[in-house]
Amino acid sequence: MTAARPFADVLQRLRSAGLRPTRQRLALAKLLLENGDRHVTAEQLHSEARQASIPVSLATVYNTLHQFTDAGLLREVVVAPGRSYFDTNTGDHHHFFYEESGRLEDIPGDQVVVGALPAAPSGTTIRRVDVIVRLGERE
Amino acid sequence: MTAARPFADVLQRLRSAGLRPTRQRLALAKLLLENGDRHVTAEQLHSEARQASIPVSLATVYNTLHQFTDAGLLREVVVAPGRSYFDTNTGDHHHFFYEESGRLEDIPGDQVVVGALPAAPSGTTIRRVDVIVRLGERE
DNA sequence: GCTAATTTTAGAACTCCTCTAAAGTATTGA
DNA sequence: TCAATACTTTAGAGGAGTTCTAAAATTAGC
Ligand SMILES: [Mn+2]
Ligand SMILES: [Mn+2]
Ligand SMILES: [Zn+2]
Ligand SMILES: [Zn+2]
Repeated sequence: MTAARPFADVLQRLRSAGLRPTRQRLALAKLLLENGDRHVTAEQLHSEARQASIPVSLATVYNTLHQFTDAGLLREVVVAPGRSYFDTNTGDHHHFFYEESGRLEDIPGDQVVVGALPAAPSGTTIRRVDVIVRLGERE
Repeated sequence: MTAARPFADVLQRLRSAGLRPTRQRLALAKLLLENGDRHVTAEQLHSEARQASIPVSLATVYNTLHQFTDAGLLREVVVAPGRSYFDTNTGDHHHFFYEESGRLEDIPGDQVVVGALPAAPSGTTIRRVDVIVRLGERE
């Protein structure tokens, strides 16, 4: 279940999102999408790419993360002021946030159940429900 | 149940938080705590204070909001990158976030029920569970 | 009041992120 | 195959929101 998707698939996913498969987008897509579920910041991905000798600017990392998010390949999770993660798990799930370390992690399976949801106020629809369970060190 | 708390109470609440009741803190506390449930940004509170002829710098507004939060008089809610609200409702409740307007609103009563919560990972405790229901315009 | 501790402040600085416009790359279709 | 065209990348400037600095002002305790 951790099977890496083949290269051809990443290429296909970019194409069907209407994104040209450039050197930078392909490389970033492979880092993101062929390594299981990940929660990365733009800075993290940027330095990871540089370490892998992928020449890419920070602006392109931001552009790419937003394009992938708009295309539904990623989802953005905001946990604290100035701390935005991009999540490769686009399924319906929720998060643990470790306040000390800043780490964000999926809550496995159906361990969170939102039992009742309010009706959307008139004229609106519910786009998404985010549940963040904030953790501290046990006192 | 919208009864404004008397001035003496605000003063008392600052004292018991170990905060000197300065001109600025008293005035900000009154704006925040004597007007029902509110969700304000630092900038909003700052301009509200200036309009009310309370001389106060933006740095002091930030300091005060954080001190009040640490003292348990407020709670901070982050909804989007660079968008942090301070909430005068410190009870257990959840939020609607209107993505178009940027408005944050309490979900009334018990209209959200988090039915099952996961066990905290070992070595940690759950500090808080935030549920944010993100709304868009009905298509 | 006088003194010591705390608070406020303007403005600089910082972090994260977006914009600009020029150079580079991918795609199209003759 | 190769312009012509459209899109993408980039360095660096710019911006929003927030924090820091250190000097002046206020508050508290005697
Ligand atoms: Mn975004
Ligand atoms: Mn804070
Ligand atoms: Zn996730
Ligand atoms: Zn609230």
